[in-house]
Amino acid sequence: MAGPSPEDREDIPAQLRAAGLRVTAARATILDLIRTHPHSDAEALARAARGRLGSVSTQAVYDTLHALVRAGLARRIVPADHPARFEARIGDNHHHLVCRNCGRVEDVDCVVGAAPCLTPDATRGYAVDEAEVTFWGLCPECLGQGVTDKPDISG
Amino acid sequence: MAGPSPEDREDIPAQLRAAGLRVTAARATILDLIRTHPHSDAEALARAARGRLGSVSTQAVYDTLHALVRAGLARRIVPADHPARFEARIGDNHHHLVCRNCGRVEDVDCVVGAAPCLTPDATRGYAVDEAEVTFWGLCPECLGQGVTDKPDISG
DNA sequence: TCCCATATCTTGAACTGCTCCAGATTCCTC
DNA sequence: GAGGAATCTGGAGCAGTTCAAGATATGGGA
Repeated sequence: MAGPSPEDREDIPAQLRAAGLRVTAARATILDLIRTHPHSDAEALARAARGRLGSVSTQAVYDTLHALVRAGLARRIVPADHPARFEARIGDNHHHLVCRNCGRVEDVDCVVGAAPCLTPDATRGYAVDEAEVTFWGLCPECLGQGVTDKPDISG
Repeated sequence: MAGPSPEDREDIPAQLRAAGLRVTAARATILDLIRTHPHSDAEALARAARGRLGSVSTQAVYDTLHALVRAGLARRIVPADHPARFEARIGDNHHHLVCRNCGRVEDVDCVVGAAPCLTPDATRGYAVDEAEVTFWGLCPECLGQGVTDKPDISG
């Protein structure tokens, strides 16, 4: 799991343009933040973006995230009962390890192969394009704090 | 994929008691509805329950659903960007086929084995207890209507 | 280097799905 | 039956996200 290389970070304006998006401070900053802090949720990204830029509206953050996802520069993942999270590692069909307690997300390389890495026995007429695998459990920190089970159906 | 047998349906009061729940019309009705109409969301179940019983409060429906889930008689599944859905098929580690467009859900038998049916290469210190597999695609009806791609990041 | 069309951002309100609260009612156990 | 716990009702409240309309900034062409 390689982190973003310096080149990737420098290329951000070019990548935004290549994706047909105008380059604005908010967009460049948010894309960089998604790369350096993958699996952050919208609110964390908004807070971090404000730390760098001074002020960015919540709506601009959501707009930017939508635009990045639509352009294929970011991916949105939604663990059940947790706010949406964003990552820039796309196209490699990896999966996720999610903590039932705190919602922390980690990447896990695909155990099987390229997308869709699994195929159901019976597709029932569906045109399947993706098999999303989520491993649920407890992260080391929550284990260390003695959390032993899922808190309840919606935490 | 066997549907609920008549015996299962008759046994509902006994099953509720066995799970430590008192037997009420709303609970019995909702559990029956979950069995006969798996993957319904709370609102649909509420509507159906009202159709049978005359009136049931929204709160009663949510309470009952929570109680059933907590008691292990039902399972709550939350496809990204769709309201929670409930099913009574539990403990057999099956997976789901979800339509990106309309949110329809179908059961799919586990391709691999018993839970957790897959194991990540690196658990990163997590205590993994479940591998949830969701197959994303388009259902036959949406395909028939010419829907060709996911509508957008949140429908 | 300036201009214009329009993509993007701001502000403020609203929406969905769900939860919580307090009091009234119902049901299981003895 | 009686009593107390569990459950139901109705309404308010919340987080995360989206909608709407006007202001502002960006990028290609003159």
